[in-house]
Amino acid sequence: MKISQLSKLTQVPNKTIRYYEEAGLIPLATRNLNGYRDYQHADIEQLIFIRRCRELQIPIEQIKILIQAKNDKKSSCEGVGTLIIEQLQKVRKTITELSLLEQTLAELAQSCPNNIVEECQILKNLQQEIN
Amino acid sequence: MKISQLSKLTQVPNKTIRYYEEAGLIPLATRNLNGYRDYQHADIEQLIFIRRCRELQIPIEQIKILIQAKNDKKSSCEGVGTLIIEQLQKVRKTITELSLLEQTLAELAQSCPNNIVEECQILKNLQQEIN
DNA sequence: ATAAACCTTCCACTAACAGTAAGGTCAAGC
DNA sequence: GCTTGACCTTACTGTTAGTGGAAGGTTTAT
Repeated sequence: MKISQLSKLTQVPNKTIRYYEEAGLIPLATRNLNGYRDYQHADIEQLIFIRRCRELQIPIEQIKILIQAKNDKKSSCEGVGTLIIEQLQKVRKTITELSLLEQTLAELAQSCPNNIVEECQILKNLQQEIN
Repeated sequence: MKISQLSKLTQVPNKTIRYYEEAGLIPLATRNLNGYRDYQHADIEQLIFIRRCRELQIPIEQIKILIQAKNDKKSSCEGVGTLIIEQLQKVRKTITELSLLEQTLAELAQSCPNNIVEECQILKNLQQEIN
């Protein structure tokens, strides 16, 4: 199957598929006589796996590790669990930070009573150090 | 004052100050005879303003707009409020998305009962389409 | 005189793609 | 046989907000 077919089946754009190949996430595609990339059924599953990981915001370098674990059938998958937990912690940290940010922005948004720049409390607040 | 002094007073790294100059966030610095950048007191306030905006994750292009509004004393600051509210909405949207992500990752993290790759439920879940 | 602590510019790198250009290939229709 | 449109290819650039490093000039202290 050609790249556009694979793209349709996996919802991964052509460009991104080529990028993943170059990045070493998927093996170098075999080529037809005309030089077109030729994909097999197994490539569909591989790409869906990668897409799922990306949806979970797992970085490409980490996905490589997961793929390696997946292919090494007999190894322990301890690392896999650890990786997911680390990702979870990263996401939680970001949520915490953004929640603080949200509060600051919300307060700021409410702080301009009239509409003249000279008296704009938003701009004045932005001028101040926090601590 | 020289760039390192300004950096200390504002907590903005030297490199970043030069970058802001090149990006057009701060005016081209006047130079001493030796070619060193020479800063005034007003530059401190300007940089603190910018740093505060960046802490609120306001993009540089938007900060330019805020600076322009700040300098145009008689104009309405309606745009300023709008910009903050838009930023707030962006942050809220990201928080929502990350919360979904957090849940998925948390479920995933709990789904591997033993430690053998062949039976690893995490890897199997990652293999599946969501919808 | 020389070493350290500054300062300068310029170039490369980051993550994960997306956009565009320039060109080759293939199948259908006239 | 020729053209048109839909594919495919590589290669280069741009995105965001900086950071790191090289190579070299200046200032200050010892």
